[in-house]
Amino acid sequence: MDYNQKQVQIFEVAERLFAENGYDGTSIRSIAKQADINIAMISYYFGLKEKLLKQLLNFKTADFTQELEDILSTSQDHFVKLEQIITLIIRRVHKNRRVYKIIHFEYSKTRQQIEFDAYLNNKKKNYTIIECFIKDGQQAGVFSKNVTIQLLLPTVLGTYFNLLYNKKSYEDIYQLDPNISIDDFVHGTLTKHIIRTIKAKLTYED
Amino acid sequence: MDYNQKQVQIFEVAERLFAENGYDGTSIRSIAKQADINIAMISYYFGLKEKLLKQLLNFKTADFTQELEDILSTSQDHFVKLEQIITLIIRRVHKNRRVYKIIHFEYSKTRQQIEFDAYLNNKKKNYTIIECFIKDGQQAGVFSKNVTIQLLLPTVLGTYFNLLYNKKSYEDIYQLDPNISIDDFVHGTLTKHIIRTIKAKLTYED
DNA sequence: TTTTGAGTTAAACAAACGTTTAATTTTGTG
DNA sequence: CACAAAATTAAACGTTTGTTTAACTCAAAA
Repeated sequence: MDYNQKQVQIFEVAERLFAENGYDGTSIRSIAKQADINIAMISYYFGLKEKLLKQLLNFKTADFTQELEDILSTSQDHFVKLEQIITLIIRRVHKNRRVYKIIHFEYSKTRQQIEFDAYLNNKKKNYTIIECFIKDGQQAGVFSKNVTIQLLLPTVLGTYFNLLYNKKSYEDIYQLDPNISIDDFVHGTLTKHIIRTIKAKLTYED
Repeated sequence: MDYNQKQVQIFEVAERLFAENGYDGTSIRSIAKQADINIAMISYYFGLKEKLLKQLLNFKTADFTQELEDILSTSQDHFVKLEQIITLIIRRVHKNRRVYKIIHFEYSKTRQQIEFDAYLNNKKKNYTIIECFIKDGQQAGVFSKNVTIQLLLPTVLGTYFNLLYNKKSYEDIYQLDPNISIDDFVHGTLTKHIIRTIKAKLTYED
């Protein structure tokens, strides 16, 4: 699907506002105003509001299966690959954090208005690849077998998103250095913490 | 603050609907309808919609500092205490998961409408207590010192909430047994996973 | 019995919402 | 240039929103 400059402009503003104020908390009018276009243009291009969101999500969540397979196809050992995979995952969710925030909140609603099929299919594919990698490491004897594999990714992603969603309060509670940018913190301290946590978990024997 | 039966009834319905559809996605009318009262009664009791939410949060997030200190005051070793603390935290967030979902969503908005002072103060107090406990364990030589303490709670809470918010997709991807109730899964498999993860992390040395 | 005040109601309010209309301007093509 | 299609606009549409009004009920107190 190709989008013209104006449509991309609408996507950018919509992404920011949906992430900042929620889907229901964002009006078509406010998107139009900030994108500096007429209200009717949004309906003209995307139809219903929910179709705008659906197309936005598909536009932004491009496939990252390839990057994953690139790492796995190398001849490095399991721990190096593990580090690279975790680094890749965090880099990706951080880059697209606003889109993921929208997804988290809309997807967790009981009465869903939005279609998530394309996103879910990609997710499933990637999760299966990672599951195979862990099992391979277990059979090779480098990863502990006493692990609930299905809960490793929730730990990786959960740590990142919990920190993101509570950033302001953690900054206050722990008096994190405000001179360190969020990007540096995520790709430095946080990524290291998560890598060490998963490594520890995968080598831990009671 | 004391609330009569009708006010509590409004709280119960509001909590469910806010968690299910978001604050903006829930109308005063839908709350009134499901609580089987007249619309005007909500304004009569709580004033503005945001005041209803504020009072709901204060009503539901009672202090759990005492429970935390009860555990720490025992004479058990650090690892037993650690297990008990994590179990307590998960039990608590799971019991109040709907309230926490509302908080996560509303608190992460850039333009906040709601006051979170009471909630944040409690949080800060509890986090400080836990931080002291970990440092105590490090000085006693039982916990590794190569740990970013501030990121341990995001890992615990993040794992739980990431799983909760993506429950449906994880059920699909990993084909979790649908006969096991969410409560049993959380207090069994998930709690064990998180305890093992944090224990591993706190004893891991490169 | 009268009075008082809290509880409760249907109705109304203006504002904001998503969406559509119909007219106009711009653009590209023969 | 002429013409058709696409882009753009202001205005209006009918709903739904949060909130308020004013009238009413009813139990308890005087």
